[in-house]
Amino acid sequence: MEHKLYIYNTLSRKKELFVSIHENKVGMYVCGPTVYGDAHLGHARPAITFDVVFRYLLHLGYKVRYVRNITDVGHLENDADSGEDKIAKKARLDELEPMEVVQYYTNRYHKAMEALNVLPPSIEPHASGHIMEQIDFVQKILDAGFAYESQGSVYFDVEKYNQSNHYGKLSGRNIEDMLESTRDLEGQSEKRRSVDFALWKKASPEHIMRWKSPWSEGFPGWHLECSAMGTKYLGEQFDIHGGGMDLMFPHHECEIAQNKAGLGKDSVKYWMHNNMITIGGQKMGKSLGNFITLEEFFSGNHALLTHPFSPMTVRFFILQAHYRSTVDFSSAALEASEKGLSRLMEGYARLQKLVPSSKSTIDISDLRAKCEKAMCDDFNTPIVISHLFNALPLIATIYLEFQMISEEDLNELISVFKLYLVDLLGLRTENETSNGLEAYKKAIDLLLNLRLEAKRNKDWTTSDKIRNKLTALGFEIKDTKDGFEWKI
RNA sequence: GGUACUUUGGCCGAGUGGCUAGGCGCCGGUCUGCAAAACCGUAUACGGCGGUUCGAAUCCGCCAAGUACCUCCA
Repeated sequence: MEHKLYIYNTLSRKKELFVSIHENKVGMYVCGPTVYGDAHLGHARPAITFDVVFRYLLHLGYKVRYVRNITDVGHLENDADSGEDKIAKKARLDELEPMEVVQYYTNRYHKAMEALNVLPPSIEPHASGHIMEQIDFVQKILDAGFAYESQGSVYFDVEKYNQSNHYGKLSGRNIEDMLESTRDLEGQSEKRRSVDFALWKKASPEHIMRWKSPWSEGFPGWHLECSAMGTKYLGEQFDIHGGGMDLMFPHHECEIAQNKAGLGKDSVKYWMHNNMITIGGQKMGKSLGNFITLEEFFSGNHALLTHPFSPMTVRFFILQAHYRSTVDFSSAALEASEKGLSRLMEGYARLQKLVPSSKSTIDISDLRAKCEKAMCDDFNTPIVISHLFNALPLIATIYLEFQMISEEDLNELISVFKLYLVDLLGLRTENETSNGLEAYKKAIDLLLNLRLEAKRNKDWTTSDKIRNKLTALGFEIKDTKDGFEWKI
């Protein structure tokens, strides 16, 4: 592969040249959502971040197998090894079968992702559909001597693992300190050490989601699904594992330990973590209750939002920051993105209508290379966007006929915009979803204002004609004291 | 308390030793019957204190503030 793509690897905390394990092929695993609630802005970040990674790797010519899981079992409240399963809790509260909850929110997740123009992954496996694989994985770890059974549950023996490996190497933790500080608290737990984590949990009598295993009727530990499904679909070693920074510890740390213990080798070559979206400087998260769902953004139905924001605005907003930086949400910031995106899209539309001349009086030769350089520098989408913005004045001056562009240069410029703006950043040109609706509303307002004008001139023929025609089309027109109202 | 990260102009947000990031907003201008849009242009910055260097927003140290994860507590 001829490219100089550098990816920041959380393991080394450095940008590393990307070299795939298998020539021309890339395996990528990204942690997907736990489907017990509507997707919020925080869920959009990894989806969009790794969508761009996916798109760029495809563009470079790789055959990419992109696996993004659906967590529908085993993720406990408070991410601890005790407490009620999140899905089961939601099911109990809503009086639904757990799988109804899963299906409902999975459908809604897919709908939101489609609106954001996030490409579907190659495989989207469910944890509940891979119980056998997870049981096998537990057995492997037990056979290797890195786990122990306790009252029907199976726990990973972190202390033993750490004697020959470094538990904590991803998140930079020193497990000896943790062992020291937690040793006193043992006693009531089935676990030998509080740092140990569950591979398999015996189900309590009221627990609905349960499967048979050699140890008990129960369910798999949360961290296990990624080890089992990643291995199943991408092999024992694969290129990229992605997810949010909040999953680094314990989730990904545990996954590394499980794979090393069960398979005898490290599975992942490049670990990538996107940063959080903040609101008022604080992480936007389910547990904090400060989240805004994607649907609320699209509908504008939230106290912090001044109006609806199109999915493309949300996507653009996220891409205007580098994925490893936090992004602070505010309605003002989103409005700024909305306007910026609109200008960019208008520029692209205008570009496609330019008339070429015999020669160019401008130089666009380095734009493609600049964009490519930015993408290769750990997917620096804000820089790509700034380069595209820099091309807008050129387009404007050609449009206003102050400058000329040759057919060759015009085709190149269109090609670069198409590639980066549409294909790689994934910004759709036609915003018929909510922008179209907005334009349509404005068109009706326009008509009614014409009618208002006619009324003021006592031109009743025109006034009545507009009202009657619109009424015939299904609109309800109401005159008010000094204006109008309408609805369908 | 531990680990990691962050601190850039009115707001958002790149950059990593000397060369304009970019967006939104502001202000000025072109255009227009007026306005909007569009276009052109100007201004504003690198948390604090030291150090390294010819030169630091960029490297090093200390301090301050903040965030995340963990731990502790409840």
